[in-house]
Amino acid sequence: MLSKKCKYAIHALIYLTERYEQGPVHIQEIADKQRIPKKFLEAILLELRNANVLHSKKGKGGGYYLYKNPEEVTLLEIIRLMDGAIAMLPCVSLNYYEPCEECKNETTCGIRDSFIGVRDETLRILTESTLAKIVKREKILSKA
Amino acid sequence: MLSKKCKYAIHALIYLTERYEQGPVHIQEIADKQRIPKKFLEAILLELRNANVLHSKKGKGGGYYLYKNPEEVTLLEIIRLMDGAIAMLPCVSLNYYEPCEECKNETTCGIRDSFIGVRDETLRILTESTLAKIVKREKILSKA
DNA sequence: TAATAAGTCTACAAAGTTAGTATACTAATC
DNA sequence: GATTAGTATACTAACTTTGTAGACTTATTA
Repeated sequence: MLSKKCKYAIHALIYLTERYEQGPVHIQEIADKQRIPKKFLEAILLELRNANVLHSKKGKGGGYYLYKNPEEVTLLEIIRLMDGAIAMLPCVSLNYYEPCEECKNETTCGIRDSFIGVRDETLRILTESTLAKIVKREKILSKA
Repeated sequence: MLSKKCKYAIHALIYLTERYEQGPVHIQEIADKQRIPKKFLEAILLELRNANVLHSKKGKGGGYYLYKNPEEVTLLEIIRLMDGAIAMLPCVSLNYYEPCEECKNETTCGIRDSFIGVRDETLRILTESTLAKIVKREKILSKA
């Protein structure tokens, strides 16, 4: 399951995608509209900023705005930033690899193959899911 | 990520698969061989027993044994029993559905589709992964 | 250039989950 | 009826997640 933090991040980014290239958006506005505790949201946006997904502007009229192109920001990237590994086992994680404590011998482990399969399919789908596509989909769905 | 509990369960079940139809195996033996804290293992095996995956025999010469056919016990079943939902969002879970708090309107939510895709692929792979296949794979790998 | 708006940073606290332990009880076998 | 081994309940410790508080920095604009 995704953490709340991660879900908040996705919703905040969708909100900012809808205002892409329309200047900075004040944290308080995002917090209010998306019902996210402001202080918690601050920490989230800061991480996204440090990862160069967002940029910010200080002072009056400041706020956060999407820096990357929404067609290039994927759910994969967001989830990895917020929640870490995608894989269900540390020993099959590409970005957060660690040997399994429980496993005696990784090369003869019969479990790994299944989880490598799950990982690859998950990566494939989450890589295809960009902010641009999500927002587009929401527009279509809300018209129907 | 799978919990330790779930990984312990998988390893214990693989161990019991290797002794399928060879009579009950004492908890202590499983705990020793798989390096699982005995008391923790007890709770795990009990859950698997209540789900009819295992049966137990009390008294001297007692222990746990695989009740279901190892070709019918899937990773999907084990993970659901130990860790619960497979899906990354509660609102796309088949067995543990709950509406997303963060979501204003499920029918117009552009995020769900991606996670439905992830869920379906994950279910497919985990359903194919039976204890019998895993043990067979381990034998092949350890000979190579 | 001072007032103010708004992001940054550090530290903390409460709540929830996971992992593991202790103890007493029950049932089956020899 | 002594012993072996599973059953059940309750507890504890550690860790993670979620959320809060407050002081600080930077940029704008009057």
